[in-house]
Amino acid sequence: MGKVKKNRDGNGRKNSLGQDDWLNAALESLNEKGIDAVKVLPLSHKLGVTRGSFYWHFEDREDLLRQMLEYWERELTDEVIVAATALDGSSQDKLGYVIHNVLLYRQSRYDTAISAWGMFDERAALAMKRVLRKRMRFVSRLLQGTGLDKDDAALKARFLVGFMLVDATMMPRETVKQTETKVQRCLDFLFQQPTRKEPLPQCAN
Amino acid sequence: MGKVKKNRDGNGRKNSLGQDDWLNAALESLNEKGIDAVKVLPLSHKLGVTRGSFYWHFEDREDLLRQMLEYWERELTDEVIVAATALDGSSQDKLGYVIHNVLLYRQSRYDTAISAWGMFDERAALAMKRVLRKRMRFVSRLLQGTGLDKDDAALKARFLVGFMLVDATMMPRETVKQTETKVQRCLDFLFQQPTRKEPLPQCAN
DNA sequence: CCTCCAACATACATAAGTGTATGGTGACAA
DNA sequence: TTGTCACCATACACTTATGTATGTTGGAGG
Repeated sequence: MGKVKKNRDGNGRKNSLGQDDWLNAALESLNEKGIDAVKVLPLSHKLGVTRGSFYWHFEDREDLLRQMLEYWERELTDEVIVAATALDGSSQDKLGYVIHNVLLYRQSRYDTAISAWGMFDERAALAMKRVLRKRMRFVSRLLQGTGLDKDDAALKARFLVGFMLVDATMMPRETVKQTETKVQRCLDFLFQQPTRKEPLPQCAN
Repeated sequence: MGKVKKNRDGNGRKNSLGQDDWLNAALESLNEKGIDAVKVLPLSHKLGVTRGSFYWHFEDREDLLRQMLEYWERELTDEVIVAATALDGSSQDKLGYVIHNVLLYRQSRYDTAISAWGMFDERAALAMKRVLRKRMRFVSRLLQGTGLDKDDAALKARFLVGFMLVDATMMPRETVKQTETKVQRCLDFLFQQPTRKEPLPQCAN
């Protein structure tokens, strides 16, 4: 909404914008009004600067759209996977780390908007397809690492990936404690441990 | 794609366009490139006329968008319901008529695009919600008319409405014969009759 | 045959967005 | 202190869109 936190990568003028600030603002705008509302002029207004700043950081609007998809894929999928992989712990620990992070930090909050973007844009559709494949492969392998056979792991991975895709956008905001509970319930379900008595939080319909 | 079939409601110059021609072209454009690609100038090019024609039939672009939703709701949901209701026959006959028409004439072909439109437009979202409620109520009542209890009818109505929503947009093109077979399979499933041996046509994935 | 008018064309004004060229400025390094 | 350069503003040219006002035409009806 308001002005963004202005930071700097290393040297240079303080209180200035970087590429990431533009990309974050663009993704927020994508979430609010769809990809066709991601224009240079409105974005610059949102960031409190003129278009001159934009064309310093990006070639053109197409460059922005490309980098939005790359940024989304890199920061919200690849980074999570490499961080979880680097973790020293069991497959179950790694899986818990992933679920915890994705739910708590809402790392799937742009997924449905990008999916909608992909309905009429081939690049977005391909990025979405590739990201889903990455997530599926990773989760499925972790589940296999806990002893599940290939088919069972694939099925539960599909459930988990699908569940977390819609979670951040469709579900109402929760407290951190509610999220923690949900994480535990996900793990319980995946590993067939007894479920809690309270029902899962319902979607506000 | 090409020029549209130009017709006339009653009196006047032949080979001229009516509101429906504009609305159909707009819905086609919506299906191909999304709602933000439904602009007056491209549409007039598509129809082979100038914008002067558009502003004869519509107040402005907002008027077009409103009428697109009204036209879609009226022609592709209300009309089917009143036609099936007027049919003299059993509830099962009426249901068969509905399924046959929707599948054969692809009367759900704009549904997903309008649903995507509704992601960032309140009016489209409300129209979609209202249409789905109409379809659910109608199908559910027909199913209750065949002897199913309320809960079972509601569940199977939900299945049927959901199935036919994605059918025209997600499934590959079929021959008329394939569609007829699918209609019969739908009816078989709903009324617990024995299913055929051949599997249902798979989604081209 | 002539007239009316729905349907369309044409012309103009305006707004919003894109891309480029160029000038300004503040923080940091030398 | 003085450049330097990343970052941003400003100005211009261009494109595409909307909306309005007004001119043009072909066909049905008197």
